[in-house]
Amino acid sequence: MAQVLKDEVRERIIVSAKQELLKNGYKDSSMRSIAKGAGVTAGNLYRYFTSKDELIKTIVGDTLLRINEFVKKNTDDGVSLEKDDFSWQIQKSDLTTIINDLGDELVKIYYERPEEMLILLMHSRISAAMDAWLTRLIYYFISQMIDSYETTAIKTAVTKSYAASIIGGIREIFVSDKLDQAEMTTAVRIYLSGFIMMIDASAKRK
Amino acid sequence: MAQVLKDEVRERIIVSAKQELLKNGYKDSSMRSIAKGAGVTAGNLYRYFTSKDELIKTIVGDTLLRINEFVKKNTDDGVSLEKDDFSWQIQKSDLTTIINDLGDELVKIYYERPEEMLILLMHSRISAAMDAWLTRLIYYFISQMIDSYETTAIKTAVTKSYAASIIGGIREIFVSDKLDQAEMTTAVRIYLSGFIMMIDASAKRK
Amino acid sequence: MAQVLKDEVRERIIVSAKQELLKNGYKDSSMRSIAKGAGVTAGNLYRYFTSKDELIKTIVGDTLLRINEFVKKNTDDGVSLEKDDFSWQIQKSDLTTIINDLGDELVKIYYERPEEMLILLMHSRISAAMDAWLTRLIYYFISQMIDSYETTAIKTAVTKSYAASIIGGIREIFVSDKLDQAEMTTAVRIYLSGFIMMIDASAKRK
Amino acid sequence: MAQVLKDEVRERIIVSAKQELLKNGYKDSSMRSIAKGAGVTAGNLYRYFTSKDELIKTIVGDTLLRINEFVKKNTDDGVSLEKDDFSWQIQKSDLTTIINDLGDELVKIYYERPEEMLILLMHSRISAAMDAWLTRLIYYFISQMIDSYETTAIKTAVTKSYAASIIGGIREIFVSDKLDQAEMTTAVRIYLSGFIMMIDASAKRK
DNA sequence: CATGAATGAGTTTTCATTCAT
DNA sequence: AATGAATGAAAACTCATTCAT
Repeated sequence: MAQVLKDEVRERIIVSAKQELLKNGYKDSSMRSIAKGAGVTAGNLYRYFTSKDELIKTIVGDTLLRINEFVKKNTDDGVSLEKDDFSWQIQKSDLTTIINDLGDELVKIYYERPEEMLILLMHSRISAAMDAWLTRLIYYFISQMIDSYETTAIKTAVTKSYAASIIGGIREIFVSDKLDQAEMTTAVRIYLSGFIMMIDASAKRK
Repeated sequence: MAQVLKDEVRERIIVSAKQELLKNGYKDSSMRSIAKGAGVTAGNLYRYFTSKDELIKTIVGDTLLRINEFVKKNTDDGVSLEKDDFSWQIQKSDLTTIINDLGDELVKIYYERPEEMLILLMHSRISAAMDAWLTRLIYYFISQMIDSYETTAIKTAVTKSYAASIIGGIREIFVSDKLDQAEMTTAVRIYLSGFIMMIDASAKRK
Repeated sequence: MAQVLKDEVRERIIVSAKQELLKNGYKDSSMRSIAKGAGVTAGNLYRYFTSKDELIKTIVGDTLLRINEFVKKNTDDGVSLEKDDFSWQIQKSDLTTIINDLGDELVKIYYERPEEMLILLMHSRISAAMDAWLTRLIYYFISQMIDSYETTAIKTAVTKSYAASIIGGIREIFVSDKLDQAEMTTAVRIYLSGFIMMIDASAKRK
Repeated sequence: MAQVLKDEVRERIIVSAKQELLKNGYKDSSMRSIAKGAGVTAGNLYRYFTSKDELIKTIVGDTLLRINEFVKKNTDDGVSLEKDDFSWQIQKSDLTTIINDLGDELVKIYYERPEEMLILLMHSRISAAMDAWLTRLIYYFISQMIDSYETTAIKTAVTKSYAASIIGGIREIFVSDKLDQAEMTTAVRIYLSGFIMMIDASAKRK
């Protein structure tokens, strides 16, 4: 029984937790119902995950790491989840490439671990750090491209706004379950290229 | 006086609930603390609102109505909150005007009822119906402009994605408390005009 | 119902808690059983005391304060529960008076609030601070009187030992429920005077 | 080998349990962590000890026996753990010798099995019977020496009080880990001789 | 002899809601 | 119209103990 069963149960718990999280979100997913969904007693669940938090982090952790690694690699270690300030300078000409690569990578990750990715994107409160980081990262990408706006406040607001948009939009694409991987890649590319144009146009305004 | 008093208390409850909701979200806002913030007992609160759900719907309802009315007016009653299918045809040439008007209107509503608007946008789970509707509405606007994509699935996905983006982005602008109304109007216009260009460009792709 | 009942219930909870604590100690006293003993639901108990800790502190708090005040008054504010180091110098000749006064006061407090006092003395873990403080205080008293021992280590050990003894012994006197207040006062005096002699004798050794 | 292995494991469990008990006390020592500390699974632990209670009694049992044997030997079998009433008469002149011998013996036992002794003294709740017995024993020693007090109640109370003091005090000496065996013997002697004087003086009062 | 998975009753605490007054 | 006491079900988590293997 020992080893095999354990892994199986662990897997069942994770599967059940994913379902719960996707359906109800963090706060409305109870350890009891997750356990029940996994055919396990609540007490036993704690043999596998020592807390609700750990369970969620386990589910989402690898995916988070993957994203972080990609970002690090593509920014010469100038940008990362662990750092608070980014030392990386991007060339205007590289933006399209990088953003497209990011899009491709995200789709790839999504296709490997769709639920994890969605949980990550939907319940961003789960790891507020990652949320802040992603926003800041995209914010960084975007702010490089914009030099003139009516006021700094406006610039900041619009830039942040685009950043939030992008995350929300990508999530939305992932949610649409009718796309195969190739289509999804295309959709994300179209979506992101739109943003590049938009930012470009915005930058040239006034 | 009885009536007057009642209305005043009702108002205080709503004010308190708004604060709580904005600060803590739905699940973490307790009826007790809402009541306390209103200088009312929890028991008494239930004389004004029969449940937590009703309270939230009350708060957000008017704003929802306002948006709906604007939309109806600007689509010759072809689009509305109540209908499931939209019978309205928009001309490509009108899109800029309409979207800009929508942006202006949203800012106006936001400035009249900032909390309600933010609650509406942030805690969309509160009334999933309204969420779906707003998405569908913008989706409708956008999908009018796009005629060719690799596949219908892609078209649907990207369009939905833009719709979600727009909501997310506008929310983000509203959240930045450093803008006065004029600046906010500008920011939203810039933001939305970016989207028009984006959609336009996307439509011409392939 | 309002005010009267509330106070009565509160009282019932405290009474029940005292019984539980005296019988089972802190760890084995459950909020459930305390509530049950008070004829109250566990949920309702939390309307009166926001946590197990607060409940215990409420029970024991006043008594703790009383002791602290007495000590402060009798040491010219040189010794107190709040301070970590004592700035107070005691005269050898005053020791008897002070220790006797302390004994009298403790008996007085015990007779006002016997359960609280016992809970304080028996379950010292409840307020480890107070435990450390009392030990330190008595330790301070005693160490003033002893100047020569084989080694410092021995001196320290024996002094601490006396301090612990005194607390344990007084507790034991309090526990014997057959004494009236006058008898108890006498018993404590006899007990404490024994210690004074003992310390004196110990100090003169070698 | 089977037997050997078993004994070794048994020993490891006991060692681990001792550590836990000394650090955390009875209630906060979990069977799981005791097992873990012994490099054993919780399940297997139950093959060696059928319950938490039995485990603790096993740990403390030998030491208890040792004390009992010493006491029996020194009281001509008049006092023992098993008896409820003591038939032994002690001569005033022998008290010093006996108490000193008791002190020496306790130190000796402590140095042979320090943890067991401390557990015995600290967590007296573990075996309330032994607690009562030790108190009664010392109580017996002491009560022999005291013939006149205000009332019998006072006499009983003070005597019990001294008994409890002695146990508490000796525990305190044992806890101070800075003493070697010789020093500890001295400390205990000083401590106990103080008590003899005290009791003597008390006896002469009034 | 040993494992470690599983249980079940326990713990403290929170909260929407009801109800007697 | 209002109070505030009370409920009951739920939450996360712990732990002694059992049992199939």
